[in-house]
Amino acid sequence: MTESPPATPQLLRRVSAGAVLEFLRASQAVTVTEVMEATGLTRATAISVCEDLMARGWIRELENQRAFGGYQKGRPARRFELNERAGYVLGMDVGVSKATVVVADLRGRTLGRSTQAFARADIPAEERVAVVDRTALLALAGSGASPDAVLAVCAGIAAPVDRHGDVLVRQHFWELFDVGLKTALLEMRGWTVLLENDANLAALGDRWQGAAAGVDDVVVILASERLGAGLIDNGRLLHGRDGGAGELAFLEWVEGVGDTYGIAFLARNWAAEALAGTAGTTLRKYAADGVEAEHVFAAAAAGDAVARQILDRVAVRMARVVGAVATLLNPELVVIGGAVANSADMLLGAITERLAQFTATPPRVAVSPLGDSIVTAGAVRRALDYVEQNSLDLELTAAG
Amino acid sequence: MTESPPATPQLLRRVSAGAVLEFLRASQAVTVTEVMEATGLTRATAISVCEDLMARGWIRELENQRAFGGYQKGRPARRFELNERAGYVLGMDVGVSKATVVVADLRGRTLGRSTQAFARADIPAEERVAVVDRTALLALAGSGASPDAVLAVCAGIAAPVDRHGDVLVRQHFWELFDVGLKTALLEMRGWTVLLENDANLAALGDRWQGAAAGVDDVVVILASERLGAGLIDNGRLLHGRDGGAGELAFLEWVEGVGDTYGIAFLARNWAAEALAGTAGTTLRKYAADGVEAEHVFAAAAAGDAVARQILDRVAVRMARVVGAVATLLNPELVVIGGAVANSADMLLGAITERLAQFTATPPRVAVSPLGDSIVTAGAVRRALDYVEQNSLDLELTAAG
DNA sequence: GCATCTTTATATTGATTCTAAATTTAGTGC
DNA sequence: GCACTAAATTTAGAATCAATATAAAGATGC
Repeated sequence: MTESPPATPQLLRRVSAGAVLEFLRASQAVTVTEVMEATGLTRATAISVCEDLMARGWIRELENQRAFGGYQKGRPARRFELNERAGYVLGMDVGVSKATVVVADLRGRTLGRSTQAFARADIPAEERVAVVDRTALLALAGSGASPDAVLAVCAGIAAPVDRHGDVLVRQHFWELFDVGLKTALLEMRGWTVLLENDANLAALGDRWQGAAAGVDDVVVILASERLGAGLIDNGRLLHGRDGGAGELAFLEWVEGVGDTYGIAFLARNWAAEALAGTAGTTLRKYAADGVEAEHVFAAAAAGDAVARQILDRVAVRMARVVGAVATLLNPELVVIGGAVANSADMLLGAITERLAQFTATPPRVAVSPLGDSIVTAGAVRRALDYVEQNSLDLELTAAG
Repeated sequence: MTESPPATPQLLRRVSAGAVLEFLRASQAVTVTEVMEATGLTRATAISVCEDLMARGWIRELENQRAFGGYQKGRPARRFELNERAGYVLGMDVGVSKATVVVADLRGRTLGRSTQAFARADIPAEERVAVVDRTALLALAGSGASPDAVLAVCAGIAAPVDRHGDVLVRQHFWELFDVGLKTALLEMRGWTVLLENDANLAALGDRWQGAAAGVDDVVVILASERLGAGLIDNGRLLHGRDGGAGELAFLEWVEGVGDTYGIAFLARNWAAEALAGTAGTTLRKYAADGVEAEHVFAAAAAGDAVARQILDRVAVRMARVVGAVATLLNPELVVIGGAVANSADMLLGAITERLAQFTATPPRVAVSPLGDSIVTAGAVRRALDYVEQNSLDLELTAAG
């Protein structure tokens, strides 16, 4: 299937180098002996591969640091480590009203971050692209990284993106933006841009640094204003035919509502409904400016009965969604993430309790600790994945 | 992650041999020149690899058949082809009341088939295993294949099976059967047994030889008595944590019913309901012995209003299920399969029509042409996949 | 201070596998 | 029989890795 290059002897070097690099990525400073043990290569080969990788800029040699392992005898070992500044990746979260760009090194450590608002929600695609570009340059400048050293960019948007990174289901809003962003950043900066759905990135992000670390079968629900899910089975993201996998509208279709509202949205609206009535509630003091979701959470925490009732309704709704997804996909864990995640902690108990009503295979439920940086985290992870898979084909610019 | 063998020069031969074998599997008799073009190898290497494979029994050389390509000049080419009788695979469908075993050659051609009923539904696991074993030997005898030449066995059962082939969610019924079957067939016959959920196998089967041929994102619903789905995204089966992926009970949980009934079941039961009333219907003539699903289909085809109404209800229910799955997974195609598939053709139009009510991303809907051999087809496919992935590690017995 | 020990580094040799180019072989057509 | 053609075989050369032997670098002990 994959038009793999014919098995030439050079392929061996590639395989060896790939194995060594993978090991180096998972370790700190290592000796050649450790490389040998990890990869099964001979000392001679291991050294040769390390020197290759060093010449190409991916790894660097440390000054003799005997004390490292605590072992003191014998000839001191050379130590190699990943050159995490060999290049950088950008993780982007491009929303309707603003764009956030994170700069990370090859170990995924965040070096800089910048957020810029769009002037209006309906600015043309090219202007939107220009803002994103400017945000990226700002973030880079703040991290002392050269734009030339960017190896990959991943951008998350709130639209279906298929597994090749194309927006197929033509959404009016993102219609021109997707190709525009890709071509503009490639032409102007020489950057490879990977597009991906934001909920999918949330899933990658949380599996990387969040509640789902190390879990292979997990669903991450981005749950603030709208609901969207990133589905992971056996460690792989599901996309479906057009990138539409993870839509959660089925409940509403079944019930005849027709859209998918998130936790913050529901809390706010149901609070407004309650205030239209005569119920006595501490929420009334916010009525003038409009009740926000966080007010409802705060009031509930303080014991307000109406607020508690609202959160209960939200919990039931979430339990329904989680239950349906759990039945169909049988994940080990369902994570609730997004800006609302900090407050959503309060809902966990109620959701878990009710889950058994809606599925025979209830998963663990958790709230992501990543908050609203869950999407950029996933974008960084996705860009790193790309770099790691293509390291041996990428040329590093001298610039660090 | 995968503890790959260290990159020794022998690895190259493995890669080359794998590429050649893969090409041979997809072709009929081929010349070395064709192998060269397909794999990118040199003539010398291609010949060497072919002779290796021939010595190991996987391929055979044809007598000089110049006329093959219609080209007449030059030195006649040697021709090689897959030795499809180098070994055999067994595909099993083990149900509650009977077991079916199919024998296939390495091209997947069915050579023999046998079905044996279990004496009672509740016989102990070991007896059940013994019946399966006997069925397998019968099928083998009928195909002139030696039990020693069986390279892999795949058995489908109606219980969740995780991606490692284990039954984790302890179902009383299959509890002892799964390990029992594996160890018994390994010890008595030396066969490697892969266990898999029947709906998952249906998905593999239909994607191989059915309506979903070549479709990478597809859901196959086994829909006769109970509903169960095999989910495929990007050509890969989903299992979930414990093999529970593909359960369709969520609708019932939402609606508070609590189980997942298939097309035949619903048709039969709703017919019984109708007969309890006074409606005039041609179904009444079957009332004494109990109305079967096929009667309802026949009556509807003949114009009976009550029967049509029943099928309409069934269609709505199926549309709901298909719609929900389509929303969450966004497949290109949903296939309805199983014993009921022949009749289900009648429902296609009604389901498709109503689909838009239940999803914004309606997939194509089709009925599988494989009928009730959809599970064994998938089992054969799964066993072949195993053999193809492990060819170079398998020793062929001399026996053809 | 010097021999000894431990661990690492380097060099040599040999095996496997591939490519590339030259040569041989087995047919066809006149 | 002779030229032509395409395939097969042979030969030479390069890349890569394993295995072994040898050298180096430092610590330890007397």
